[in-house]
Amino acid sequence: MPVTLKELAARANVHPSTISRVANNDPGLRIATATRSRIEALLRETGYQPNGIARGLKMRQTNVLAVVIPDITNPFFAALFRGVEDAAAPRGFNVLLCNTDGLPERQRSHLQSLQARRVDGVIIASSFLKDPSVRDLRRQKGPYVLVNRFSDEGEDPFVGSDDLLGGQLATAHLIDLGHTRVGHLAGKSTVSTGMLRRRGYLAAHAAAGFAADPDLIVEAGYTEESGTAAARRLLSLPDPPTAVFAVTDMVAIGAAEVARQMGLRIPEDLAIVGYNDIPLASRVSPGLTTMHVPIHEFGSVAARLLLDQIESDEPTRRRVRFTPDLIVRESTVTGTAKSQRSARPRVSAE
Amino acid sequence: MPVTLKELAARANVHPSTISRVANNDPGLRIATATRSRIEALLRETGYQPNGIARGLKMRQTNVLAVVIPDITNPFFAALFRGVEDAAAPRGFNVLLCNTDGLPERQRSHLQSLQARRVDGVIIASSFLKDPSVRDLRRQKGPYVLVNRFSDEGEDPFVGSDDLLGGQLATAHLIDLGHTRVGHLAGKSTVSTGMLRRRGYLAAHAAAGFAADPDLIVEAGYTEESGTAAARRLLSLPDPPTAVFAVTDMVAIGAAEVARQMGLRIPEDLAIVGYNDIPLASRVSPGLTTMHVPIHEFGSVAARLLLDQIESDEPTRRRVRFTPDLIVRESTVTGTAKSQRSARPRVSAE
DNA sequence: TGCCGATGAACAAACGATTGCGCTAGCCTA
DNA sequence: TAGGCTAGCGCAATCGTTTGTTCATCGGCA
Repeated sequence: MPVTLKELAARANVHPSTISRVANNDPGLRIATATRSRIEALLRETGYQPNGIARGLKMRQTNVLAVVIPDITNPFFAALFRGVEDAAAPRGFNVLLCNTDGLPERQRSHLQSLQARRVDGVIIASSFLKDPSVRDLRRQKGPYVLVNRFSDEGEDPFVGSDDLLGGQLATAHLIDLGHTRVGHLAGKSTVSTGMLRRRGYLAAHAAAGFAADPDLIVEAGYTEESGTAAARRLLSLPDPPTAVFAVTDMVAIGAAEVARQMGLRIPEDLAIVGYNDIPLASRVSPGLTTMHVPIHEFGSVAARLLLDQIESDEPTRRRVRFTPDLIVRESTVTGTAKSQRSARPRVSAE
Repeated sequence: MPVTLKELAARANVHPSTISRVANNDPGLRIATATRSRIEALLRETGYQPNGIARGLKMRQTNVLAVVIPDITNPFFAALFRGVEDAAAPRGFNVLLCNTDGLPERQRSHLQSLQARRVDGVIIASSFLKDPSVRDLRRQKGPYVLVNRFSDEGEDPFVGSDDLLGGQLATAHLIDLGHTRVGHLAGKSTVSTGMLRRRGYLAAHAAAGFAADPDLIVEAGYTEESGTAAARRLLSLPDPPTAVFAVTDMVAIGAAEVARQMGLRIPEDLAIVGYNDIPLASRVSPGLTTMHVPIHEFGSVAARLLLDQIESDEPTRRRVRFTPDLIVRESTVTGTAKSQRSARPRVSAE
């Protein structure tokens, strides 16, 4: 058992409160230099560390953040988490990680447990458009930030990308390349990213002056496996697409795998665009054309938003939306000119 | 602010302790059914959740585990973490994640902060062979488990693979293929995996009846970048190797990248073997031959070891070592026969 | 000498829960 | 009618900190 204030007090022949003030460097503290140095020596000697639990109880602050995501083995969320921790650690916060596997039930139970633990703030990257647990969060008015996906009317503090624009740019790229039958491996319509990127896909068609074939939109979810399944359906169509925009890189990679199995050449027989620009995107072969978003920053900005709320003790409604950039690789054009990524990321905040 | 026992007690006209007993379903509790149902109604109505901080203070248990790793964006550690959480969550534990980036200093400060927080147990996958912070851990005698890497004489509870054997099998595979100049992109000799896999590399040479060329061993660390740097040195040698055993898959992938850049064909000009069989290994092209280890199980077994210590309140010295299996893919042989992975993982425990 | 203002440190009340023990009625029995 | 048993709760200590307040002592000054 680590040493307590009371024990130290006994050894130094002073009251525990005195030790506490010395340890915390209480500014308005008047104390005899002899006593002070005696206590300081004792502190050093024992390596005293205040009991965080007791302190948390008294101070009503745990210095713990929580990150709720679908699955940390997805590189997107791993990078996101690093962003959070890199911003939180210097400010003295530790971070709890909760995986939901996309199950609302697990999200609910995690959030409940986090609330019981009295974590100081929660970052959620697994929210749905209509999400009861986000509503609970809103009511409890403990600090929280939504990342990547938003919920409902979008009145929550949020960090993410402009998914509508992103979907549009990705699709427009394919149309610009001459493709007239562009498929979409869509996200779930119950998730903001799925809904918006799909809407962007449609908008790009409208802008190009022709309608998208509804048969070419297949809901794929967000895992690689769901990507392969959906791609199989899409590519088995009587009149299959010559290009496809996938809602995420993982889905795109799954689709590429299926295309390969079906003997399709990429990009000659099938061009593919993903979304997020995860590290893996540049490493697969052929390199994956995708929409770049600053994943690590998603996390660090969200953490800062959260920490500012905690420190100022007033809720925020800030919404930060990054503008995604098209990165062209070999999955859409052969012998790629290097990426077209613009020099500096653009941000819009409200 | 969430509701407290005292408030509920006031509303139900009973003492807080009575509420507590009802909420906790105290077995030996004698209570009038009228009172009980009145309280239970109140509990449901308010959705009372005991304050975890206060409870933690009283019970001397936080129900929090911590995982300390170099970097969660490395797929190996992401899978490991999932193993931990999947085992911990059902038993009511949340998990803190701490990234050290391989810096002893950050590891120290993380462990210190975890100790102050009074987490119930720590899982470390970032330990060094001589590691002061592991020694601190040993002294404090709070429950902990080392994963993947062990430390010192290896007297700590541990879960990992038989790295000596793994290094030997990986290297023997290359020698069996006829390679006589086999390089090694080694881990740090300050880390158990680095030391043992290197020793296995040497043992395989000895078993084959010839000595390894010391020039062909280059220390590479554990990241992809360090892998590319080391591979560049190794492949620029006057008399470069025709095959290489890399200490991890990430390093192997870095090496493959370099080989490609240098115009070497894999496996014809350079055969490569990695270690760990991360998901990425089967997705890169050519597929990476590697030593399979049950990463997810590393995490879940470690968590179980930890939780058992916590619940039984007595330290363990158990050491679980899994036997690695060679998975042959295209990075060592062309037109690969499917993987040679044995049906069931083998384990040795002490 | 007597009073006042610093100075240095102790006191005690929280924070919110858990738990061994004690206390009060009511009923039964002798 | 007194004594005892038991059901049904309340009491209070405790976990380890933090922090506003009080208290004692001492020197200085009139």
